[in-house]
Amino acid sequence: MAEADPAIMDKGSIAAQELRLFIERVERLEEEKKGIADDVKEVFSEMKGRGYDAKVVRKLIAIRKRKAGEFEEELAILETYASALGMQLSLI
Amino acid sequence: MAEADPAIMDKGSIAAQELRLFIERVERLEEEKKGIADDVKEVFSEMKGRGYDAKVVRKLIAIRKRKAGEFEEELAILETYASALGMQLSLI
Amino acid sequence: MAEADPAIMDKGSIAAQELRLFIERVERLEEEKKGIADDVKEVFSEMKGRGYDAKVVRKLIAIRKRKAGEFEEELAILETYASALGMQLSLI
Amino acid sequence: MAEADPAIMDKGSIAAQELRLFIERVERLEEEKKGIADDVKEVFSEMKGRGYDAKVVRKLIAIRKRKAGEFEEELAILETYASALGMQLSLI
DNA sequence: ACGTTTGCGCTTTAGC
DNA sequence: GCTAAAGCGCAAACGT
Repeated sequence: MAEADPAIMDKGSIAAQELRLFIERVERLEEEKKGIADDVKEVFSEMKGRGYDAKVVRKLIAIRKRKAGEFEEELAILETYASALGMQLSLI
Repeated sequence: MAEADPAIMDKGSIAAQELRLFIERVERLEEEKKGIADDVKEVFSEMKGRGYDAKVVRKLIAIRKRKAGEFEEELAILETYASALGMQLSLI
Repeated sequence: MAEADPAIMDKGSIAAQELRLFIERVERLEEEKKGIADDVKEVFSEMKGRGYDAKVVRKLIAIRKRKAGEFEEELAILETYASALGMQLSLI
Repeated sequence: MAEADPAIMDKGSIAAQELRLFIERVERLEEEKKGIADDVKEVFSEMKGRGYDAKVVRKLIAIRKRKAGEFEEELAILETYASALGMQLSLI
């Protein structure tokens, strides 16, 4: 894995080195991303330990993430379909 | 792949043959399962072509799958959490 | 579950009927899929009864599956490289 | 974003505050994750600007990832076999 | 710009 | 009940 002095490398090796650096940057970033994903899991574990319903909280976060009104719109469509099928969703 | 007459096989070969049959049964079943999953995708494509909102229909099927009242219960919890946060879900 | 005569339904009901049929097709397929999954479990139960270690056999099946996929994956990589070089892989 | 003094909140509001903090922690982490994903995109843009074929490089990275995972997978298989034989792999 | 296709993350399910 | 794996849905990315 030790690299020779770039000054004495031919053009192909320099390109190879450049490519390797790009790849390593990407791989490093992907690792960081995974680490954060694990942190999220930890937070949910903690919430669960505090008695919260993780599933519901996930939904809540998803709703917050969407632009306002989109959730209500989707519920409305869902209700339309449901009533067409004679289902009663009895929304509270 | 051609097998010799089992009658002249030793005990190990018979066991190997038996194991192979078990494995092939499982693999065959897994293939069938995949085929059906593809069929489901086709049905959704067809629905989409007929103008239905596939996402909503998936949700509807998920709701039907749950035992009665579970959906409403989840919505209730969701509302509880949301109102605790001062969010208005305004369920039409 | 008894349905009214579609002939006397209005347009909305006809659409509802169509939606219902789509949904039932999906639900039927999902049931089949579940049935096959149960068959797989039965096979493993039978194997256990015959003295096999289910975990090991699962590993074996997973290995066979991966090996099977590796060839086409190699082809995909080859194609990617080739197209990057502007080659036509008609020789495959 | 300014919060009232928790000390003068009733019990329900205190729980709401706790929930809010959990949610904000998750949302903060998700933002970080998104930021890193954007960084990855930037790296690929830069690579493209340097004349690299992004698709090929993605394949290379995927291959490296798989290769890295294969060793530990082999270990897992070895462990499975060993435990099936009642061996202790303390020698690993 | 749009539609198709692949890869990634989440949800759910199965095994222990 | 928890952990691990598979199936699924979503979203970004590529080609048209």
